[in-house]
Amino acid sequence: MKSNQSENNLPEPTKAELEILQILWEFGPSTVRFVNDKLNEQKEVIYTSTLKQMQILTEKGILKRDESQMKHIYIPVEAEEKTKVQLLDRFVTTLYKGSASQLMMQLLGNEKTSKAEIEEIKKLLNSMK
Amino acid sequence: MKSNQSENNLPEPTKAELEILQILWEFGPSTVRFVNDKLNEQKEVIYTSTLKQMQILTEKGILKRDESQMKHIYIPVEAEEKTKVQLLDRFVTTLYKGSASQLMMQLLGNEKTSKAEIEEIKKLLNSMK
DNA sequence: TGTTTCGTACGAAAACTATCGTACCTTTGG
DNA sequence: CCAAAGGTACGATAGTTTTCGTACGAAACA
Repeated sequence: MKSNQSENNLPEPTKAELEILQILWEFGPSTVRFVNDKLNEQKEVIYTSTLKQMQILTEKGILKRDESQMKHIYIPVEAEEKTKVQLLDRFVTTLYKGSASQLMMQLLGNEKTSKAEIEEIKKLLNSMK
Repeated sequence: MKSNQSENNLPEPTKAELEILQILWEFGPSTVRFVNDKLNEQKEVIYTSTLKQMQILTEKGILKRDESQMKHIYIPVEAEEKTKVQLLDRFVTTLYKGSASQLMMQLLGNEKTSKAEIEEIKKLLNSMK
């Protein structure tokens, strides 16, 4: 078996799992069919593959589901924010030794971060003080 | 759109690969022996496992090596900054649809980001305008 | 009612990642 | 010269993640 994180931390979702989570976050609780259709807008996936993934996510405790209907409805256990914060935290720790400001610097230096984004960030910060 | 990184993008390093990369970033070009010793300060790893990983990293084009000596010297192909920027970019794209300011908000809201860090970030931003 | 359609369950193959043992070569020192 | 120490190469195994085929039940409908 595996190191099941006892306290608060759910196991890190894998890449494929994240794709599914994002759809559920965006559109709310959904059926496998719906999620699979959305996935197929990006790339071809076979229905039962998606189904299996969502079943695994449920086993892992990342999703729960309403089985009261034939078409099960899947729901993320944790809110989008919480999960993202966890992932972000792990990311900062791993790549930046926990230094958020270091990460920031890269974000600001990154050409892909637009002027508008930078303005947005400044506003944000000023509103905080 | 399945951006297979034919141009500039190297394949995403795996977790174990990242650990090795970080040692090379920190200490500069190194032998397998050196990297393995560093790794073993954190956890037990057998020499040939590290060797294999570094060989794989080389195959993938993430590392290159100087074979002119018996003890090969491994060197990251891309600079630390560049690789991190790539990873960060991917992270922002995947989780925040490319919105750096959204990521920022979470960073600032995260209790693990200390007051000092936040001050640091503010200074940074002000010095930019 | 029977057949087609749409759903879930589940095992197993396929693909990737990580670990390790063994073979074999080179250098070093007695 | 020989053995020990320390290198690389590489195949095999283990572990995980992802994909997919098949079985089978429920609903829809001709």
